[in-house]
Amino acid sequence: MSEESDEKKRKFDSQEQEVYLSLWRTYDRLKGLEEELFQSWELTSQQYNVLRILQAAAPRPVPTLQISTRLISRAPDITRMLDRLGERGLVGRVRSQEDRRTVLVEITPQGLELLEKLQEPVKSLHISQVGHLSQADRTALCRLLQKTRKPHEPSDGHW
Amino acid sequence: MSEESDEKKRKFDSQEQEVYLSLWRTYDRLKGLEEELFQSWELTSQQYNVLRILQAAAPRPVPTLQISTRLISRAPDITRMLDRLGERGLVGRVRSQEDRRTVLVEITPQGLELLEKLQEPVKSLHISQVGHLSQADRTALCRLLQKTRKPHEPSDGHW
DNA sequence: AGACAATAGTTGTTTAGACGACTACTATAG
DNA sequence: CTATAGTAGTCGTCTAAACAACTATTGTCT
Repeated sequence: MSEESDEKKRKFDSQEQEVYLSLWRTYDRLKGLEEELFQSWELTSQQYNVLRILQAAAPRPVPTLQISTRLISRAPDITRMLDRLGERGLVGRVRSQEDRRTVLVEITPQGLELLEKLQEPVKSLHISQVGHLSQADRTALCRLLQKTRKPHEPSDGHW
Repeated sequence: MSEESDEKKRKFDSQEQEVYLSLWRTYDRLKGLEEELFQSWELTSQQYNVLRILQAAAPRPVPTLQISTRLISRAPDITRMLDRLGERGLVGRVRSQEDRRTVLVEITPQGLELLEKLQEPVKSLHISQVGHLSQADRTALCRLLQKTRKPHEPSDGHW
């Protein structure tokens, strides 16, 4: 997070900082493209992630907190996120009979339909984001990213 | 963004997607550590980034929009961000005489003092984030991240 | 069986990101 | 010189992240 007034003189406090800030910046630039795409469908990336999780689980419903653990980024307000998806008819919710604390969530046919429509645009998005890298670079990057986050992942994580 | 109900069966739609989601996930995990640190100082990473930009420019003040262009992540509400920093006495603002549309921002002695206090904790943070990587891995990762974001950077960008 | 701890989800509230409209000012064209 | 376009920052407003308190339910212990 060091920005010099003289831009010829970019300097980081440490290499570790350089790594982290590069990561932040790179993600931020790519995220912008994603947001642009999802915006035209009135979706956020978190909502899309939820729908994909439910799609993968279909036809089985998923408990609310289990969705949370599977999300890429934590969602402290999962209840209202699901409220909003529910209001659009993209997900359905029902309280479990086995454990009445638990709410089971499933994707609706309307939700599946939306994902179907988004399939190609999302595929194109990712290509526009990182398609310029060679396959070797992509592989190496994935490996390094995985190595980077590994100590920071929960032990029972899905990543 | 594909999460399988059967976690043994992680599958991405494409390698490009895998890259992007790895990036998102990795950043998110590391960001969590950063937020934890800054929280105890009642700062956000964006605010810290602003302070660092101003520190680097000191004693010269920086026009508001120039701060924006130098931030790692865009700040659509820079005005109010600076309001909040100003209320804490960390930055000062004055309208430029040369061009009265422009507000010049500078870091206060109090702001510099805060950055001084944060220097060691921030250094330790970055080490805890990525210190487990070898130097070669860190170098490679930086190179790949730079390559990844390059087509997505503004042409007059600072990155 | 009852008491208490743990769990799942919900709700109240605050905060900051984000968009777009607005005000004031400067630059440019005729 | 005047009118208009462009620029810088501010303000109104909406949305979702985020924390913490709360309610209801289940699990555990005695």
